Amino acid sequence: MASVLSRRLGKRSLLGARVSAPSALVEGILVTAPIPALRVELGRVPAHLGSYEDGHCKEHMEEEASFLNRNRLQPGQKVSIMYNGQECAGLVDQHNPMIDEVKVLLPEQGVHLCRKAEEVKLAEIPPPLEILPVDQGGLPSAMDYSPVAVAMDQSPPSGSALRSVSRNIDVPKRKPDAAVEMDEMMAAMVLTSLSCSPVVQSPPSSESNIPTSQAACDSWKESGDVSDSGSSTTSGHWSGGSGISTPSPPHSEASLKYSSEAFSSPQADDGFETDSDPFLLDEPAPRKRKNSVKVMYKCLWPCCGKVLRSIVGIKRHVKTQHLGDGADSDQRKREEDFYYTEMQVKEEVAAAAAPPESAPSPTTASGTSPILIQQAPAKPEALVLDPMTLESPLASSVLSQSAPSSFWHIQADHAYQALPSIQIPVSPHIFTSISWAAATSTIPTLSPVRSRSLSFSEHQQPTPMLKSHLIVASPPRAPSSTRKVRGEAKKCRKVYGIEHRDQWCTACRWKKACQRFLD
DNA sequence: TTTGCCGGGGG
DNA sequence: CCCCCGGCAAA
Repeated sequence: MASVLSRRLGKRSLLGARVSAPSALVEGILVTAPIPALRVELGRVPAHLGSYEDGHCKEHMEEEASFLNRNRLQPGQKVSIMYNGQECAGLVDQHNPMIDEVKVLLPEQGVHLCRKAEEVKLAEIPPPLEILPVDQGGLPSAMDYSPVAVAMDQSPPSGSALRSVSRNIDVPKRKPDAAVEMDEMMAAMVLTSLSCSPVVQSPPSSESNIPTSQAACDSWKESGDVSDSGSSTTSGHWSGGSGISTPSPPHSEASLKYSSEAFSSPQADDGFETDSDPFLLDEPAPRKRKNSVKVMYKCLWPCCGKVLRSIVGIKRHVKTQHLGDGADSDQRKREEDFYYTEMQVKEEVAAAAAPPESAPSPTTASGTSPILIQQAPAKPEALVLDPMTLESPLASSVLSQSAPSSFWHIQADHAYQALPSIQIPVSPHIFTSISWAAATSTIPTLSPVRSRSLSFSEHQQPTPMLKSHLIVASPPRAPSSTRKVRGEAKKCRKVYGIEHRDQWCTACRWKKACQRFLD
């Protein structure tokens, strides 16, 4: 089904095409493909970001450092690798995550070797390893620790794959019983933050996110393919997305890439815009006024929504209020990142008050940024529920640019209309507006397909606008009504038979309403 | 499943 | 326009 739809869509929209392809995601196979790409992307990211890291950024960098390190080998770290057929102890000289290669010094042999990261085993587990604990079907954590490649390469049995998600997200240790709930929460949170990503990308994002994301990227990509197979724990939902959830490293992935690439590239824009259009309709884009925007941080914890001006503040808030100011908070530290989102608040005072964000000049990011900005604030509400991230694998992997916005749609859709999971993969994404229509209209089937409805502006009783404000934009119609009732008269097809198609009236030949045997 | 035909795409 | 097709929904 999805495939069909997508195919069709493909014809019409780029978006559809891109999206649809991945829909195939058979875990493991397709999924993995995108990832390498990601890797590359990720690798690049830091470079781009370099410019951002001025002043205040640094602190966050440090803060995030440990996180980062988890995913790469550190110089001097003890490892063991195979050399001349035997396992030798060595020291990491340098790990290049970009190509996933590790330079290893073998003191005993007095040689330097370059090895793929996956070939390198950890001889000792570095301290910052907190993450892994929770689940673990069985792998020794040490193994896991080793670079991305490892996780990726072992096409994991679905089971383990699932797990990886949670693992990488740094879900805090939880008691067994609470585990499930937490997972879901996390999922939601992640999604939320993911959707936020655009925001991040936007100029002001600079602040802390960059480092974070970087780190996140690493870990995420690692988990990325793996997780796709399913959802960690919980319901089919989130898993159903099929790997969707995976690539969703909240801010990191998408946003980052975004920021770096999309920033300047026009392409990013259009991909993006396409997606977001529907929403924007609501509020005409023009509002972009850059200067007066201020960055705020909103707590995404369910039912909280606290807004603070500083990252530090919000982090603290999350930590203390929601995560519990645990001393064991090593992992928590990162986690807070998932629980807040950046948002831009226009300052009434036209005074182009010194934009709090410094680095990435907002000015440059013309068209796109404004949009993002807007979304940020809105999203939280819509998102809260979003049980699943679907799509993501494709989106993030293939075209990260459009991804973020897409997510939105999806989420929104789901949240409000509870589409049958089946159609989820494709439709909402592509035809956002359509699906709304379906949603709004009372039609039980919810078939998103009938785009017709949109164009047709037929007289329809105004559907009570229950949809989210996000959706408001396009006037949905009940799809049905006008379809010509099937005539009883004989039709060319019947009369001449399919073998004499040439004798049919043109309309029939064209699969249009028969002109010859009118009813 | 088959049939009728709408919405669309490509040329 | 012409022609064709994907798909939906009724039969």
